[in-house]
Amino acid sequence: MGVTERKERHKEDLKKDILSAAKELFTQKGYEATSIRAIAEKIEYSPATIYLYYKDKNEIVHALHQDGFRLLVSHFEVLNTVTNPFERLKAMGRAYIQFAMQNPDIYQLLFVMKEPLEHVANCFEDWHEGDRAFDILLKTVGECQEAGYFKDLDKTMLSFSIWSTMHGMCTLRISGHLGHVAIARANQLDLDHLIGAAYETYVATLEKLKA
Amino acid sequence: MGVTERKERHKEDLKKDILSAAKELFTQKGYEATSIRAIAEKIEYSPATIYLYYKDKNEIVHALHQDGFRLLVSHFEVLNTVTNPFERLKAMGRAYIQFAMQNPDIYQLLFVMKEPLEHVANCFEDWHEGDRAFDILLKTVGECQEAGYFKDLDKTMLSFSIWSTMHGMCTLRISGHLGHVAIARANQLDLDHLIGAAYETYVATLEKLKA
DNA sequence: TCGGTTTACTAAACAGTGTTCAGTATAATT
DNA sequence: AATTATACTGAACACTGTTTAGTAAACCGA
Repeated sequence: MGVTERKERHKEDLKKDILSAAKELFTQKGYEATSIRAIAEKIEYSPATIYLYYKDKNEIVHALHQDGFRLLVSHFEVLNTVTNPFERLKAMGRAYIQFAMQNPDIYQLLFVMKEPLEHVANCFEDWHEGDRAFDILLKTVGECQEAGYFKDLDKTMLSFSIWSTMHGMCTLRISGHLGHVAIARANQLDLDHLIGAAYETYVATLEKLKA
Repeated sequence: MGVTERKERHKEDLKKDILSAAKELFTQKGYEATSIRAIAEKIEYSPATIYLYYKDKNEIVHALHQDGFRLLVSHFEVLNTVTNPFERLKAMGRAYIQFAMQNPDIYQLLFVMKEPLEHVANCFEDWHEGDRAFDILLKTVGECQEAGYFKDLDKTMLSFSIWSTMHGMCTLRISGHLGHVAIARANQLDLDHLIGAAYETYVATLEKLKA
């Protein structure tokens, strides 16, 4: 009796449909502006149906959260081909910024919003992907130290510092705060180029930390 | 006729009362959780009355926005007594972090939320205080360069980079994302101390950039 | 094939949000 | 005293996330 199987498959499809509809609306209109009713209308079901597949709105954003991390980590993993650790570190920074610029709403989902994080806190498990991403950074910084960079600096603290710089650039750009200060200051209308220039300046400071 | 004057004064008082009620609720519960109805109840007026004094909720957060910036700039201005520019830069960083840790909701109001920024965009004017804060950083970085630091680096780009690092640390701390990664990694339960340690590591990298 | 049970879904409601508007007392002016 | 302006509000509108009671349809043992 393949009937129950087919139904099971249909249910999983619907669960995925909800997610992709949510993702589309979310990246279009942002989290706050995406309502359960709008998601329901997109998949042509009643709003109440969504609650048969997801506990609440947070569980939906949490599911997207995991997808987003997998995407980010996949951006990092291609860089394993770069053998020089400092070159790899530089490439990781660029990949991070590129990811944030190309998926600003997903970026905010991963690193700005508190809601999916609170959901994780209740689960105890999860957030593994996020840890993996930080581990990759940590490992790369360690390899840089073996290559003579960042002497006498704590690996973990420096990794936090580097992550903070990347995160700060991305969020200031996405939130629009960079634009307000930049327009008057830099003769740079394209903010993405401005970010790139600021990043290169930061890389230049790191480059000078070779023993 | 002092009657109209007294009434005018009363109106301005009420406008300030709305603001302080909003500020209190906002710093207690955060932006989203603070409703116009709650503000109205606190000042013992009808919700509709608030709209006689402020166009909408954004105008209220914008008013708090200005207050917040004045507070931050005042934290910076005491540091004018520090003559050594690099010492002053270091103190500014500490003051920035301290401000963010002590007033996390105001910090988010100033540098994370989009809403007050959009209100500024329509005003064309304003955001002066924010510019002033960045100018102070810019000036200090310039003086550091005159003292032999940060040779061959663009002053504006380096200032963006430094601001990003500070902002990144503060937002990762406030949003709770730092905590998730830190708990497993660093044997540091007190996240504010962790931020301090990460900041000192960052300062150490800057310190090495002296010609 | 009938009758009972399970499944998948939904309409309607609840409590909350920001915001608007017609209406009402009170105060000021003519 | 009549009129106008001021300050304020109750009630509504259109939303939001979420819950619950109820309904068709499919399934299944007799």
